[in-house]
Amino acid sequence: MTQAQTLSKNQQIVLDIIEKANSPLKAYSILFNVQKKGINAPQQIYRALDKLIEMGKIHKIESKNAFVACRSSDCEISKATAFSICENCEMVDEISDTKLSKYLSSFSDKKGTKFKRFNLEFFGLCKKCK
Amino acid sequence: MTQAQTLSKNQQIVLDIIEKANSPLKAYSILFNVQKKGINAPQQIYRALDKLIEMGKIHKIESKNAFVACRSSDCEISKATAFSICENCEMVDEISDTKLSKYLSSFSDKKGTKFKRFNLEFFGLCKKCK
DNA sequence: TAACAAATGTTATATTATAACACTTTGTTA
DNA sequence: TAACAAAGTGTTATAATATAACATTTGTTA
Repeated sequence: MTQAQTLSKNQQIVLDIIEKANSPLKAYSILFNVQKKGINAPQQIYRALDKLIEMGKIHKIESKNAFVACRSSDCEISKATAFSICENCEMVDEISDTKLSKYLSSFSDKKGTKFKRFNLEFFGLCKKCK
Repeated sequence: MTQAQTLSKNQQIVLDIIEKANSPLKAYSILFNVQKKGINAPQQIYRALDKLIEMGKIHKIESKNAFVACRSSDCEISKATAFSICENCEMVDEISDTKLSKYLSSFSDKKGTKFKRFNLEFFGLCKKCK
C-alpha cells in the first residue's frame, strides 16, 4: 500500500509542464518555461526532476537527456521502463507490455545474476514519419 | 561481407585506450589520457568516438555518458545492445545473449511497429559488490 | 513547541558536447 | 599522375547539461 505522495510547489510546477507536453522535455527548456513562476535556477529544476523520478511520476529518456511523464502502471517506481523513440521527429512513447516487462524483469545473465532495474530504448520511425 | 575498416590515427588512439580500460571511459578522461599524444581538444575525441560508434567498435552507455569497447558479435553495428551495470562500482558488462537479442529485435509494439535498433541497460550489483 | 527532515533560493562552477573554419591527408577516377 | 572529392585534423570558441555548497524557510512529528 503506497502512500499517496503530495508534491511540493516546485515539484508540482515541473510535473504539470511535463504532463502537458506531448514530447520529452529538457531540463533547461522546463526552466525557461517556469521563470515567470519564480523559478530561476537549474538546481530547482533538477531537484524537482530527481524527486519526481524517485516517485515514479516521470522518467528520464537517457539517450536524449529529456524527461517524460509516466503513462504506465507496469513500471512501478521506474524499475522497469521501456520506450519507443522516433529517430525523425523525436516523439517518445512509453511501452507498456506485460509480457516484455515480465521477460526482462526475470532476465538473468549467464552467471545467473538478476537485476533490480532496467531501461530499454527502442529506435525507429513512428507512424507519422513512415 | 563487410569491408575491414582501417582506422585513422585519432580513431586508433581512442579505440586503444577504450579497449585497454576495464570500465567505461568518459570523453574528457580519454582526452586527458591522450594529451601526451598531441590530441588537445574535445572535438578530436568526440569525432573519433562518433566514427567508432558508427563502425560498431564501441558503444555508448547512455545512462553514464561513457564509452566501452564492443565485446560482442551479436550486436552488429550497434543495432542491438544490452549491458549490465553495477550500481555500486560502475562496472559495465556487455550482455551477449542470442535469445534476448532475437526476442528484442523482433519485438513490435501494440500498433505492430517494429524497430530498427534498441539499447537495453540493466542495473543491479555485480558479483564483487554483492 | 522544540527538533528534525525536506524543500527552497541562490551563486558559482563542473561536466558534457557541438559549431565553425582553415588546413591536410587519403582515396578515386579521368 | 593530375585533379578532385571525401575524410580526417587542429584549433578557438561556446552551447548545453548537471552538480556543489551554503544560507534560509517550510513542513512534520515527538
